[in-house]
Amino acid sequence: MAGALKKDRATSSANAVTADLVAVLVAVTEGEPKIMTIANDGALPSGPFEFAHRSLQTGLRAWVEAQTGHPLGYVEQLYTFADRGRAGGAKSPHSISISYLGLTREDKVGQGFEAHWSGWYEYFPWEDQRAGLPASLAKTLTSRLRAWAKSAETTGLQRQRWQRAAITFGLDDREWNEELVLQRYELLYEAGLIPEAVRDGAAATTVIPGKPMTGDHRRILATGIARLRAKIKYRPVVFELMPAEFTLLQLQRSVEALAGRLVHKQNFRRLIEQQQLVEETGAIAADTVGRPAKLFRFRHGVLAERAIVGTKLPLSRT
Amino acid sequence: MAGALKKDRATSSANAVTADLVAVLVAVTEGEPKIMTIANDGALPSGPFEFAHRSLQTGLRAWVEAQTGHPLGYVEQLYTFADRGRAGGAKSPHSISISYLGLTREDKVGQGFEAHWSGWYEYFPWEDQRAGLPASLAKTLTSRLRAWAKSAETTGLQRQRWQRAAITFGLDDREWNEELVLQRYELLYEAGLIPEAVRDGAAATTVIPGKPMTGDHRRILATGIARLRAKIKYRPVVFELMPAEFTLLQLQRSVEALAGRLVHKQNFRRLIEQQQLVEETGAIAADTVGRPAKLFRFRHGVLAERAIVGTKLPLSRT
DNA sequence: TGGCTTATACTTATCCTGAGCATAATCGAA
DNA sequence: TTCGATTATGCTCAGGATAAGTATAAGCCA
Repeated sequence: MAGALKKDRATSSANAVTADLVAVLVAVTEGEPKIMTIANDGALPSGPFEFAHRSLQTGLRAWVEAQTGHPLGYVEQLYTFADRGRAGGAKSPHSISISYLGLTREDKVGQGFEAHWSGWYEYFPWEDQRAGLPASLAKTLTSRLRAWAKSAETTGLQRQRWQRAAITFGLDDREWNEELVLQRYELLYEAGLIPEAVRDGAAATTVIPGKPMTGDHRRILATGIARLRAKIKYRPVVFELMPAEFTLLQLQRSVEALAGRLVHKQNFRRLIEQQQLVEETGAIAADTVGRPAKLFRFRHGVLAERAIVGTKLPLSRT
Repeated sequence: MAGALKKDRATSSANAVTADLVAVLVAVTEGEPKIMTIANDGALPSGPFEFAHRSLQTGLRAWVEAQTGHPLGYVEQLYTFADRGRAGGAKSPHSISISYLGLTREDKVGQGFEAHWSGWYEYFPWEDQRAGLPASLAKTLTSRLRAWAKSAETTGLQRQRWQRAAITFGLDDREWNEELVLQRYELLYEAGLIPEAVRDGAAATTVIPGKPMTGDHRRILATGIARLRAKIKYRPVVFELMPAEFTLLQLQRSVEALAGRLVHKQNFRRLIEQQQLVEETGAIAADTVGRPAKLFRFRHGVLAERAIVGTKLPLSRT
């Protein structure tokens, strides 16, 4: 297996790195998305990938189970990135973080552990657009973004910056796009408007609301939220976050919680029903306000029956 | 940063691993998708992540540029997985592979290197459905899959296997889904129908057509193809593979080459034009058969103007 | 000139989506 | 008992997007 691209592996041990497994573990409780945090809510759970682990996912599952007392259900890989050795100098070994998105239910997690569930909008207040943004936050955000754009060297750059801010944050009559979680975080980081940026050397300014995290953890969380918001649109993953039986309104509230936006009730039901994602249990929800709702359960069959598609190509029949 | 999840890092050096960067480098030439290969077309280009690299992407770009003599354009991360130490025993250090998808043009790559461009359908003959499958291949595939299903212990398992095969391969009047590249590869691997499976210990049988690769490289390639096939539907990435000017038919042929399916010509143009992805150059294609076509170029502006969305939620206005 | 090939314009039926109206079922207070 | 508040659920309707095709234009070559 020679080849110009294949460096001599004799040097490999000198290039050894350590690999960390980081988890964005999500649950939705009473219409609020939660994430598992440790270290006084300032970090995502993470542990080293060890020899004993047969695979990366095995490693992740191993310590999450040890942590929560319950087996991990749905898991998917998010992203891998290398720390820019901010701790030590060139001598310190590189560290690689491999992040995962996991979906569970809060009540499935045992007590007596050091981890907590935190609301994810505590870390990203601007991402919750269900009731619109609080006027104060909207005002600060806009003015800070405008100031950042203005502070560019040339008018060309100023326009570019403002256009980028307007697109990602839905300003100037643009649509809000809930999937741009990571782009928004990275813009705020570049603009020096969040604590992590200041920590990493940006000019100190008054930062924007939203709890910071250690290292790149908030960036990883943003990646996880973005992935989840995109995925609920074309895969039936919300059901991983629902109890066995639920009303359509509860389902809707969960989707809204994740997306950070409100959906049209009647059309939402039509969508769910026409895709035959759920079936009635026959039971009726108790202790509710208003007309009692039917209870539904997820039709696990759909996973086997079809490979859910979303074609956007004008395919030809012949 | 204590926490039940955070193992003691004093042991980290004992858990050191090496990280490989693997590239699925794609080009489309004359309506055929190509990938860059080394080692007599049996491997994807790959190189170790080194201390000198500031980031993973930097590392990847570094050696790809060294290889092709041209800067790498569009790059995105694919997936990270850990080798199950198949080479040595428990003593051998874990190796992690971080794979990337890169898009270029064949003519941008310099000569005099050890790498080649190979047609990607040499590795996945069954993925090219543009002209339908060759009858012989279709027949072998179906009969082998049926045999595999039949060989299960119980009738329940047999039915399950056949259902899975039918869904992924579009049998029994099901639709062919071009995005299931990885699922198809993994099914064939499990069924022991490809050389890599036999190499890894499956019972020796006559394998199905399609060139094998070292290690997990064919699996990585499948991941890259799947990702690209999905992405061309909602992001304007095809244009990374096109020359500066092209006719709509050339664009269509490229899309078809990637998707492995034919598209409806008139509707394809309408789709492209209504999204305003291209603009006329004013010039006309030369030396063609039939009526000469207008030349178009990609409107780079769209990247800045909008964040292309694909909502599937019935959002509410209020 | 007629036949072959590709380009491009237009049509038609159908399905999907956004938006809203209308009615049903329950509870609690007047 | 009735009214109001609240949620559930059924249904309509217009507009836009899509699939599939027909028709015409514009080149080349025998």
